[in-house]
Order: sequence, then C-alpha cells, then structure tokens
Amino acid sequence: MKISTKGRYSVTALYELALHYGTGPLPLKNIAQGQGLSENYLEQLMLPLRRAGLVKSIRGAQGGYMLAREPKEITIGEIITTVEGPIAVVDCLLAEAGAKDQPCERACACVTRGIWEKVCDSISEVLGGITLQTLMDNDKGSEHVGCAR
Amino acid sequence: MKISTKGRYSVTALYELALHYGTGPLPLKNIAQGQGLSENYLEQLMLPLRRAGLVKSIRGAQGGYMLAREPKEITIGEIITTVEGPIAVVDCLLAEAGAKDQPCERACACVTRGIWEKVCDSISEVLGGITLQTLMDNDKGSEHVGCAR
DNA sequence: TGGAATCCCGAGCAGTTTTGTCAGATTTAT
DNA sequence: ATAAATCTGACAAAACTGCTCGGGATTCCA
Repeated sequence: MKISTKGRYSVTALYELALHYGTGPLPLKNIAQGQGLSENYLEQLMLPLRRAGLVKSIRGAQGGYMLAREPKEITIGEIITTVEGPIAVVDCLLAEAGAKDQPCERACACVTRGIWEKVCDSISEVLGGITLQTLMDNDKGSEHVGCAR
Repeated sequence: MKISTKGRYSVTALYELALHYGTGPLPLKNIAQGQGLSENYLEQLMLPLRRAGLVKSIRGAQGGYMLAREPKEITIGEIITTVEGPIAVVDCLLAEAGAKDQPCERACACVTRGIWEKVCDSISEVLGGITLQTLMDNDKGSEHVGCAR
C-alpha cells in the first residue's frame, strides 16, 4: 500500500510548474534541482504526463515544460493515475472496468470485493478533491516542518 | 497502490474462520482448499496473525486455527496491517510515528505531506470500519458475481 | 551557419519485494 | 506407533522500483 516515488515526484514536479504557471516554459533541470530529484528519472515521468495532456513541452533551447491547464483544473488523482496506472487496489476491480478478462476465475463467494471497492472509492475521492491550486493555497503561511519530498 | 495477496489471502482466510467461529479448530488444509489458496503460503501468513493475537492455533492431529476474538471484534484493517505492515502510503509518515529517523532529510517546502496523510486516514477509516461480522452480514443474500479471491 | 540548450526515447540494470515452494522439526489425538 | 497437524527457516523465480546512460531531434541565439 505504497505510493511510489513516481507518483510523489510527479506531484511535486507539477506543483513546481503550477508555481510558475503563466510565466513561460520551465526547463526540467530547474525542476529537478529545485526539488532535489534526478533529472534523468524525472524526464521519464514527464513523458506520460505530456501524453495525458497534463503538461505541454517546448523543445529546443529556452524550452521546457508548462502546465497544459490551470492549476485548479488539475487534480492530484489525475497526476498519480497517469504515472502509476489506475487506482485499483486489487486487479479484480480493474478487470471489470476493462472487461478484457473474466472478472474472476473462481466462482467463489466474493465477500471481500466490496471492501476493495470502498477503499478505491475512498482514495479516489480524496485525491480527486485536491488540485494543484489547493496545494498552493494551503502552502501560504504554513510552517514547513516534516516533508515527503 | 496495490493491496498485496498477503492482505487479500489473510482476509479471506480469516473470513472462513469467522464462518466456523465457535465450532472448534479448522485445519489450514480446509481453508486453503476451500478458497483455492496455496496451503504452504497461507501457512506463512498465519504466523504473524497468530503472534498479533488475531487467531489461536492448536497443534497436532485434529488441530487447526480459530479466531482469537469474536468476528465483530476483528477489523479488516487489523488483519491487513498485521500481515502488510502499517498503512503508510509514504515512508515519511512512518518516520514520524516511529521517530527513528528525521521526518525528512530535505528542509523542503512540504506541500504534499498533507495529501498522503489524508489518503492514509481515509484508508484506515474504511478498513477500520469493516469487521469480519460485517462481511458475514453483508454476504447473506448477495449475488456472488465478481470476485477478488 | 554552428553550437548550445533542451526535450524525446528506448535500453539496461542493480536492488528490493512479492509470491510462493520445500524440507524438516515439533506437537498431539487416536 | 502412526497420522494429522502446526511451526520454522531456507531458498528461488518473477515482478517491480528507481534509477542511469546514450544517442537523437528540435529550437534558440550569436
């Protein structure tokens, strides 16, 4: 039950972009250095984020990345599902959505399914309710103690 | 963001025990066969569950496992944290609880921490609110369609 | 026009975690 | 005694994580 660094790094990177929203492209190097992340690794995370339409990129010198939408229009849930895949705490739930496989091989008494559905819904609700704008608003005047990068 | 098979298997195993609550020990073989799980693997999961005081075991012939408490006194959250460790979606949150390390090496602006805390709280709340008894009550009269094992 | 900055993309890789398997020791009912 | 069970530790294949690296493509600027 861990959120990988992919998700965390992506959120902080996009938060950085949100802080510079409207001021032209921000090169990856700046984001990486500012947050203490590996530039090469971060580069890999930007690929799916760009394809998902969360960020836009400008190549060449003086290029960089920028948010494709306003900070208030980008939720943390979107960012995380983009780089980590769907929030399905068990594969069973995925199969139903995609309908590529049988929902479950065993015709067993499925008493646990409801649990995982509730967990997924709960996580989605929390992450879907927080936007980059929310983070910026909350950050003003906070104390900056502990940190998850 | 997956719940491992450890957690899922444990829940179904203990659910099976709940169904037989009060009727003497149930051997592992029955549980494994009934739910289609590996007996050897399940055996490993019972060790922490026993040490955590969720199940009791009786060795020797005619032995087996039984719940150590009433089904309504055992939450899904307890089961999962026992076999998977604490529900901390990022290590940062763990460090605070254990206080063995610095909460975060970097004195960075920690705008994301609040997100992970909310996710953890949300998951804990959902899993802590469901007991084995809940599952038994819900199961009566359900349709048994999809299944997460 | 040339070079520097910057994104784009795929390959690879070391370490950890997951998901088991297996063999044997121990305990107990019959 | 024997069979039925739990207990315990070692081992291993496969998947995943968290990166690194090298080269290519594009664009700005002098």
